[in-house]
Formats: sequence, structure tokens, C-alpha cells
Amino acid sequence: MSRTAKQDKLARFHEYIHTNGLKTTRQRDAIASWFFSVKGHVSADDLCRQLRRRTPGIGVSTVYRTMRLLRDAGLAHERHFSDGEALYENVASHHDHCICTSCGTIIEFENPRIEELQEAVAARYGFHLTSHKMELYGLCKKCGPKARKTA
Amino acid sequence: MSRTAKQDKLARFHEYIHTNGLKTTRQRDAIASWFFSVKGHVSADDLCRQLRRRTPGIGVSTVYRTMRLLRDAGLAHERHFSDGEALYENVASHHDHCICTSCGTIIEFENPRIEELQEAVAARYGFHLTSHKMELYGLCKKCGPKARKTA
DNA sequence: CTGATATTGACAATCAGTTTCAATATTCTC
DNA sequence: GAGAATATTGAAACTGATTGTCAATATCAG
Repeated sequence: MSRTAKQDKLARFHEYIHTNGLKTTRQRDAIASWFFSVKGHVSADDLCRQLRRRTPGIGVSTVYRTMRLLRDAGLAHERHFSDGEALYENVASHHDHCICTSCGTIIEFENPRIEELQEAVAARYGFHLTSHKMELYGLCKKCGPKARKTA
Repeated sequence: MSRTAKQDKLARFHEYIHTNGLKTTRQRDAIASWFFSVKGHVSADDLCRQLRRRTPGIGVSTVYRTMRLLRDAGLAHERHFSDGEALYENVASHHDHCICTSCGTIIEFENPRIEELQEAVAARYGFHLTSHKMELYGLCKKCGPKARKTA
């Protein structure tokens, strides 16, 4: 990742921290900037071990807390695959949509794993893919509980 | 679910058990047939508590073990949403489409792994999915080569 | 600088899920 | 059906990931 893109992310992280009345700390910066230069997926535990090599004494809890912040700030994807351990990944562009059928809220998302599987499916039928459309319909965080109450 | 569909599933479960050198037991039958009549998602823990109301003394381990069997037998979907707890769901038919942009050929397919990931994505944003649309566009087996020749 | 407040990290606690193991149930063979 | 071989059961102990606790510490606004 280019120096500027990384610094831009760090700036966005700081902005997120500030607008939420939180504080920037050495640890948060260390964790975030290390994460920003990681390719692919890392677990909180991976990050913690890697960071401790250069910055001893970083607590596991802090890594988990910071990764949650990064996730909430939209700077990290948290993936839950079947083995139970959460893996984090830097966000990148391209997205599909998740649409609330009640209030119309649209969420953009991307998921490389799905894309891989789409390619695999197409290949099985001898297709050469040029594009795709994926739309997930359902009830969003706000509308879901409402619907449950009326049921 | 109709009585026959449920009994068919139970039969398939028994077949799976038998062909794998395992044994049918009261507990497995109780868990499986209860699960087959459940709508939507249930956790192993849910199942265990529900079953204990009518059949006291069913062990948690047994429920987990049986749900794994049902998954392996292709009779249950195991979903991993963001809160860490695995939820099980009866399998049902459903398909998506792969469309050739040249000749209009449409292939129907289904891919449980993609569906699982779609659920995971939705869950990440607090969505409760009710449906989805996935369309893969490209060139089919016949049209792909033609296009390449003219290009 | 200083006080108010957020953060930290070691450790304990929790949570879902798996393993253990002795007692028990099922199935196969005759 | 009996009996032997083997799979299954459930309680409890255990695992591995994640979160909560809390006293000590760092950050920031004024």
C-alpha cells in the first residue's frame, strides 16, 4: 500500500476517534498502521504476536478493542469463517448491495470469497464471466426488531 | 413440512448413518425429527432446550454431534453469523442464474457456500435476509469461443 | 499544567463447542 | 434371541477465542 493511502486511512481513523469523543494512543496507532500494511487476512492473535515483536507489551484486549474500532470506522472487514476465529482484512473497492425491504436502506459490500465461488460455479458450466449482480434483500438492523414485535 | 417430506428426510438420515457404519439411536431420531419440523434458524443450544422439555436428559454433546451428522448428510445448513453461535437451518430448494449475454442461454444453479456467505455478509450489517438475487453474466460454452475468434 | 476522562494490560470470566470416559445401547452373527 | 463387538451417550472437564474487570496510566481540553 502506498504511503499516502496508508496515511489517509490513519487520518480517517483519527477522525473517527475524534468525532466519537475517544482518544488517540500509541497502541491504537501502532495496531492500525501495522494492520493497514497487511495483505490478506489476519486474526487478532496474529496481529498481537506480530506487533509484540517490535512493540512489546501490547495487550490482547487492546488489539481486539482496536480492531473493533477499525471495523466500526469502516477500515477493516471482519470475516467469520467456519473455524470460529475472526479474520480481519483491509477494505477495498467494488461492492454488491444489501437492501432493506422495509425502509430502503442500501448497504454496499464486497466479498472476495463470494466472487471466487461465483467464478467457480461459472467455470463448472463452461461460462466465462464478464459481470454479475448480487442483491441481498431483508430487514435491516432497525426494521428487523420492529417486524419481530408485530409477529 | 409434510409428514412424507419429513419421513423422507429421516429415511435419508438413516441411510447416511447406515452407509457410514454408524448406529441409529433414540436420541438421534429425536433430534433429527424435531429439527426437520423447525422453521428458520436454531442453535444447537435451542434444540437441546426444546428437546429436553419432552425428552429430559438429552446431552448437549449429543445435539452438537447429531447436528454435525445432519450437516454432513446434507440435511442441514450450518450458518455462522457474526455473534459466533452456529445456527442450523433445514435445506430447501432454491437457485440462482447464470446468463449468456450473447445467446441468452440461462443456467440455473444453487450453491450453498455462496448462500452461507451471503448470510454472513448480511449478518455483519445486522440484516436479516429474506431473499436474494444473484445473476452471473458472461459468455457460455458455445459463445465464448466465437467471441474470441472475432476479437 | 491540571483535572476529567478514556485507555491500557494482566488476569479472570465467559461462551460455544469438543473431548473424555465409564456406563449403556445398538447391531451383527450365529 | 443371546452374546460379542462396537458405536453412542451424557456429565463434566477442557479448549480456544473473545470480553469484562479494575487499578494504574495516558491523553486532551481549557
